[in-house]
Amino acid sequence: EAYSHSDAADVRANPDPSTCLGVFGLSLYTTERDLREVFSRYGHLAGVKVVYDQRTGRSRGFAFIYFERLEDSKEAMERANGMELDGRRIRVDFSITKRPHTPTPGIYMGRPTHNGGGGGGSSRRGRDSYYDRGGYDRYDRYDEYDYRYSRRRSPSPYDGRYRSRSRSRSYSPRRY
DNA sequence: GTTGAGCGTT
Repeated sequence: EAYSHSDAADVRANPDPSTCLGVFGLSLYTTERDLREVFSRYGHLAGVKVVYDQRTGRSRGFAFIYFERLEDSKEAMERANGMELDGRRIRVDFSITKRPHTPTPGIYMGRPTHNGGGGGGSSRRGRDSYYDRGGYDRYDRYDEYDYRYSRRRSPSPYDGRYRSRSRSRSYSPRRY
């Protein structure tokens, strides 16, 4: 079958290997340093990014882990997928996106309707094509995403170790 | 300490 690898659902189910991992199903209380602690175990990290809700400031329950070496990210993906962290079974996959979306400017970026002419316009119509979204545009159906990946390996060396619920109880700034 | 599906500009 001449199957296109650019099919949206396929991209989601089978992301290409990348140094960027997406981690999903996180506890709201899992922080970037928690993730760094866990993932640095597999190699040098180039960055860790928890995605927060812009309004509430709370974690959206997923994050991105950047490795420096592809071998390490592969290893981490294999081993950390299905791991329990802060009481949640996390899913780890190669990220299909590599970086945040470019914010929309909120202003007109086209050229003027009159006298636009040749030289001056800084119009950038092709902006959107720069978005690194891995070639999918629709979110059609992927509720069957990858349960087969859920058993890639045994849930890891972290059996009881990272259930520290004692963390957030430290600071309770008393008000007078 | 909402318990959740989820691929992104703190």
